[in-house]
Amino acid sequence: MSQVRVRFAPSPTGFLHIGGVRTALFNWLYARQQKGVFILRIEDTDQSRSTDESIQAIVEGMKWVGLDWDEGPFRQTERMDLYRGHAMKLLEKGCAYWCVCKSEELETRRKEAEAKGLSPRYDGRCRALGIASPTGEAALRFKAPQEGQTVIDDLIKGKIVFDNSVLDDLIILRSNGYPTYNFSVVVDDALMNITHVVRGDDHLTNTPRQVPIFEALGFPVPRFGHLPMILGSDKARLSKRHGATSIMAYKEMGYLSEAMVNYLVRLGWSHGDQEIFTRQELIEKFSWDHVQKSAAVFNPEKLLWMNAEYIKTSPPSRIAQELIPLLEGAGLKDETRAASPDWLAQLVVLVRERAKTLTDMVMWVTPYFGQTVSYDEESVKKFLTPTMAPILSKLLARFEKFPSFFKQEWEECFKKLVEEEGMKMGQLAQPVRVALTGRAASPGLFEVMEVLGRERTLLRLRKGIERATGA
RNA sequence: GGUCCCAUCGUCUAGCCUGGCCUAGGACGGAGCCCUCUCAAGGCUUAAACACGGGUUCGAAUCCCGUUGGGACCA
Repeated sequence: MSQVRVRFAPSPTGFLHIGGVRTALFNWLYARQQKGVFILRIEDTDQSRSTDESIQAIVEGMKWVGLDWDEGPFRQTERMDLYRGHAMKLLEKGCAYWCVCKSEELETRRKEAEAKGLSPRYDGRCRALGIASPTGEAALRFKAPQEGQTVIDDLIKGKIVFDNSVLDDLIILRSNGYPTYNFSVVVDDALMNITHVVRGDDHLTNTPRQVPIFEALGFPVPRFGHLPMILGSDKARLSKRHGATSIMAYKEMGYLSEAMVNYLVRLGWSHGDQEIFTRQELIEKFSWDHVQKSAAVFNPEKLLWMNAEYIKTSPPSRIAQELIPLLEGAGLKDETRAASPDWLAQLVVLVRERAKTLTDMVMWVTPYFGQTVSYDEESVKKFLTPTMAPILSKLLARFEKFPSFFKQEWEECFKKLVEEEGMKMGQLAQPVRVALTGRAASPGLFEVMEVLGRERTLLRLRKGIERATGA
């Protein structure tokens, strides 16, 4: 068996969306598993809608999710001569013919056919004419087979049979000299020696139109695989109104690319009951026969869960690295730069169980920067009350006697005071929590003190007492 | 309209090819309980599905036929 060559061929008409990433991902996984080649090809023949910014966005998105390509990016607009050359070859071989039908004529004939209950395809008027060299406007049409069947053994859907009698003589070169989509794809896939064409199943009915072109051109026909679509919660095709569809929007919302990849690959593919996969496992375990045949609904809640899983289990130093730019962007530039990598990692461990995204984490982590905190007024009102001031002072006095912070020691000291005062743990813990973090919800109190260190813990306790007494 | 594709809990899915191990398993989300200094995390428990109808068979989620319902493409 020759080397596997697959491709991802997006149109640069906007950002890289989630569905595109998943298609690319399946191709990439297969290429890596088979030690094959993954090619990036930009289908920009529709010049009215294609932009360079979109190409940049595609490249940026692919890089973020770590889908590296071995060849390309190729641009179809740079390959126009190839399409024209091969179109002429088909003409010479007698597999194509010039068509001088005007588009208005075609439209009226199509409507007539429809009215008679016939299929609205091209009636083949110019096929018999055999125009050698047309004067004026002419499009080149492919002589599609009119009898027999085209059979596709799809990697995902299995055997699919199409009657050739339904095939149109489709235009391969427009009168303006530009190739049509179906033609340029075939020429590229053939010339790039693509062995497996894997794309969205919205292309399924294009396939029997393309196969005869491969054959007419004298190229081997690749294997095909058609991936089911991704749907929104209302079962309609995923679009903007279902929320973010751009892959980079998820980066901005604080998602980890590994979580994104893991979620997307599980959307339509499975390996038993396993949910979490390392990239290496994905490469090893991926297989076409476990790709689902039916469309899948994109579930943001499960994605969120998966992101939280990755936040909890990734090395803290790695999460800290991801967090740094976000912290700097959140107005903590100087503080972040002053912090040591170890302390940052310690912070990540402190809050990672409660952050589902990196943006979440920024919020959780903010109170531990700087000497003092800003208080949440609700919480102050509820817990930092004047009646609490004396006992907080007592606690402060005892803590001050310790020359340095030892978690176990301080915790024992704290609990002893609670007991002496006949209080419940929570009665003292909450006011202290607000003093230290400014909020009523935080990680464990003594873990917080550990991250803060002796000096800042004492300082914040003092400030808290001042607030409680109303100073 | 024509052609093609698809159909297991609300969602992602296992099981289907190679019928019995399925009183249908896992995950997300939901509900409840436990743990607990708050918020989480975690643990345990729980509700929830084989689209429908016919066959084939001792036996069907699994094989066959049909119906219904979704979707894609062609315009």
